[in-house]
Amino acid sequence: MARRRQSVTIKHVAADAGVSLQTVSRVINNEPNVRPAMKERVQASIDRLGYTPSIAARRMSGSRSYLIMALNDRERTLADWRERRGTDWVDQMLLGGMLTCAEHGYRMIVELIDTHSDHVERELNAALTALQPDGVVLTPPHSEDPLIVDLLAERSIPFARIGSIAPGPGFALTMGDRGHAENATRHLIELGHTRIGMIAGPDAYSLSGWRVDGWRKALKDADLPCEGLCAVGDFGFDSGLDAARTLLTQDDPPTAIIASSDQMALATLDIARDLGLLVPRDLSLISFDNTPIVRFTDPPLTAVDQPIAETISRAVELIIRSRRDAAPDGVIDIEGALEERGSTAPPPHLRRIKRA
Amino acid sequence: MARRRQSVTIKHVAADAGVSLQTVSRVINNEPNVRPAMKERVQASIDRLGYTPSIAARRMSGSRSYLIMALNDRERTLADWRERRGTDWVDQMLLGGMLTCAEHGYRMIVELIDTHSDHVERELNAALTALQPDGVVLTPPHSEDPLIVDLLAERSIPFARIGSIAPGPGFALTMGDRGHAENATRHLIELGHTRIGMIAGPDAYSLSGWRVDGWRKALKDADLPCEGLCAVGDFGFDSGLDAARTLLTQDDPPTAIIASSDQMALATLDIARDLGLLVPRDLSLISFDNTPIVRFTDPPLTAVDQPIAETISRAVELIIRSRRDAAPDGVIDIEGALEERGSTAPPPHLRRIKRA
DNA sequence: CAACGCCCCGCAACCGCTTCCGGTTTGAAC
DNA sequence: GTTCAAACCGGAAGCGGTTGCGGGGCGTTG
Repeated sequence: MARRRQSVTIKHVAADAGVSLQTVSRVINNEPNVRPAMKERVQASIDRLGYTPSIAARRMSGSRSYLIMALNDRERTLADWRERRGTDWVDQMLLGGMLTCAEHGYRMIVELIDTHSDHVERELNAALTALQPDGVVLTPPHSEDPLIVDLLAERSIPFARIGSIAPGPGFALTMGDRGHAENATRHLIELGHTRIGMIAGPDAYSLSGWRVDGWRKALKDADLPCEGLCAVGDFGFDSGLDAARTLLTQDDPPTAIIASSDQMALATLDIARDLGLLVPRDLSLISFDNTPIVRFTDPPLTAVDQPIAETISRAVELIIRSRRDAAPDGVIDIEGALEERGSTAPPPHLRRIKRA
Repeated sequence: MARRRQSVTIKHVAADAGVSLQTVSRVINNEPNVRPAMKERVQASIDRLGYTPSIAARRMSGSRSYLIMALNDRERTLADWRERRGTDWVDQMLLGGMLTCAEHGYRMIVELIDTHSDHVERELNAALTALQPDGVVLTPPHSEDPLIVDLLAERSIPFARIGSIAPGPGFALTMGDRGHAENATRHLIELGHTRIGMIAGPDAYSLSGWRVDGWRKALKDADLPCEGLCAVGDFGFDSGLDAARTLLTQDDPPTAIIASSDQMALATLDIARDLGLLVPRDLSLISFDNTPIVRFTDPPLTAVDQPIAETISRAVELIIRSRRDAAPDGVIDIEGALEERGSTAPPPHLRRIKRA
């Protein structure tokens, strides 16, 4: 068993099965033109020896690297680390990506790039030539960065744009932002709310706009006002504090708020507490993301579940299949759902009526 | 610019600089025996052409793959995905690992293995030969699995065992569990608590035992009882419910509890609420992990911060340096700190006295 | 029965880089 | 001005696979 030390290569398998290397290669790649009997014999050798092809070697000779790259911003990641912040997206992203990659014999690798600096191009190129990934997954806001998108297209590397519907190269996937915002708003309207606020995400993210659109549409359909009821944040906690304060300290404040991220919803919860407002008695609150945190707040937050893992999973599948199947055109929309918890209720004036 | 399509290789650099491939190789690997002038010339070509070596090719010829593998259990990961649970460890793990890998030109890759099945060995071997990583990071409970540890040692792959102090191959790193549990207990004692409970982690994890040890020692030193004050969970939320109920519904229940994980602390919070106990008025609570969640509970939890990212980062550095530097012997202990928040206060009887 | 073509299989080249080793230059000592 | 080691550079082999192509078997056709 001393030979266990050295990994078993395709040569060993070929020798063991009494065939040539190429035949083994054909078997592991499921290529045609191998007789069933032969295939079986080779497979037996592979199993017995516990052979697994080296992805480095496969990349060297062939055209595939069996690697999918997920791009992330280095600065943001560093900040998350230093401040022991949760990474919200990242873990879900990885979960879905890794699992689906694994199913197809691929690996997912997270790459950090200074996406805000002026040498994005150089860094991205470096990462691409170092790893030679078979595909790249882009999340917002990278999925809408023309520099990145164009570079990938130019090198003709399959890639997925999550949260972007702009026509162009690559697969576009979204998570039903517009519809979910509309549904959430409608839910609040049905509860009896008439002044429903919105804390939007930054303009750099298209999905921020879609969510606002959905909110506005639901209000319009019900002849409800939206003027002065939309504040903008950057998805982060601190920005949520400002936005919530702005909304709740005005004359005739909203009795319900939809926040475009869990962090901003948590901030709203804090501001409400400071103002002596009880959630959901005095203020209903719905957030976007549905990260684990919102189950343990007081009260637990009703949230729009963003199926991040599923979306990334789908993106990975599209990429992997893209060399075979035809690319689907148009935008793929993965639907989430509204998870009702304890932060939504009828507005104060209706509650009094109901009690009477 | 059409040639941008094809990645620039070492050959192009060699041609551009008018030297041989080997010299370029020496420059990018920082090897000696290259005159400064020559080195500079080659470096200039590298920069101008934007050359980055392909890690696949480097692995093929050389002995390094520039890949560090982090092992994770597939079942657990799948469950986390399905239930939209936070992955607590995983993201922090990745954060520290990726960043440190990147600093050294390495990549971190998360590998999923069925670590509980009977074909661990085969799967692990497959992953190792597919990726040929330069090192492996093991977290509990894998870091204490003799099958995994021995396999790695046999193939002489550098690896780090997080949360294991057992003598043996690989680097051992811990996060000061014993000391932290002792400190946390002492903190509660200083507040005046005399009956301090402990919700321990499962026995399969050595660190569970260390934490119990620390708790017990602090109590012994203060001549305080520990009998009947320790319940066991599995780090998960549900197990925390049972453990907390057991501790808090007995005669003469503890006025303070230390939970071995944030999830179990959250469960304790729920049970306390059910029993009509106010935290921290009637019950003080300290948790381990300090994941982002505990900042947003009501009240925010005092928690022992587990410096996971730093520990993984340190582990990666040890692995990367292990081919040069001598391996440090003994266990490396990365210290965290107790982060005081709102879940600890003097016990009820003392509060009354103080008020008088 | 010869000719043709398809299905199998194997030989050789090669991917981009490192490593081994041998050859040439440099500089200090005598 | 030699001598010799050390410093420096390049030729060639090879890592473990895949791809292009060519040749042998065998069934089909005329």
